[in-house]
Amino acid sequence: MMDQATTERAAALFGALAHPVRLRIAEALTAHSMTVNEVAHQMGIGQSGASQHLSQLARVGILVSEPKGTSRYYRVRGPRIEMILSLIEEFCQVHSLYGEIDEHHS
Amino acid sequence: MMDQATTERAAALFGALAHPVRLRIAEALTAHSMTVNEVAHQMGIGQSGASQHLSQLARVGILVSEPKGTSRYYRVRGPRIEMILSLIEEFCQVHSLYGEIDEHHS
DNA sequence: GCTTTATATTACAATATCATGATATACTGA
DNA sequence: TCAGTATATCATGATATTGTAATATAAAGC
Repeated sequence: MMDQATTERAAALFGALAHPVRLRIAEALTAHSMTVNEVAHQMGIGQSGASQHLSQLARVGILVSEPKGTSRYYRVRGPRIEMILSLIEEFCQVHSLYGEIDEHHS
Repeated sequence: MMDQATTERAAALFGALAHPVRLRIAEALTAHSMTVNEVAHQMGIGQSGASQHLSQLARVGILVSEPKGTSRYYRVRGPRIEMILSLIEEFCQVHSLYGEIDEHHS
């Protein structure tokens, strides 16, 4: 069982991924790092929004970043986050196939 | 890469877990099923809140439920969700140990 | 120092989520 | 049918999140 601090942290982590754009960003940044502007363009959002989404993902530890010249490159922190994203993707695909049939559990 | 419907679904799934109480509920319901009132008492919240939290978790497929007499028993849907919770717990514990040191990735 | 480029921060209206109390629905047993 | 119990839904005020524009900060080259 998680202690309270870990629970709060985990909830914040889930919260950071609880937005379609941030989820797409996290997914994109597993492949390779990108600058804020690159993310903004790829996601079709403004620079400010991109910066804020990236900042939120980095604050909870999903992303890390390093400056390079006037730019800052963001990428996913490590393999655990990629595993979580894969599991969720799997889960959602199965769930969308079987929908309300409920995997014969109830 | 996830298609748009899957992305939306995954974001909703993360959103359901993005709340300390719901996270504790999900964790508790991996061990054994519970009724709404049992959850309410164990979490120290009201019946209405418990019902709504459980309903949200069930809506996105994290929980399943079955009625029994006048009660309804909720439990976690399957092993994938338990794996996700474990991974997140691990991640958060490592992250809280190393904090801003950033696992030497940047 | 000035200009350009890239990013971060601030401000704020619109929207969504949350907690809580009241009410409604549904099942059980007398 | 009536009373009691369990759950779900509705209503709503408080709080938080989102999207966007404007402004601020910081680095690089001239």
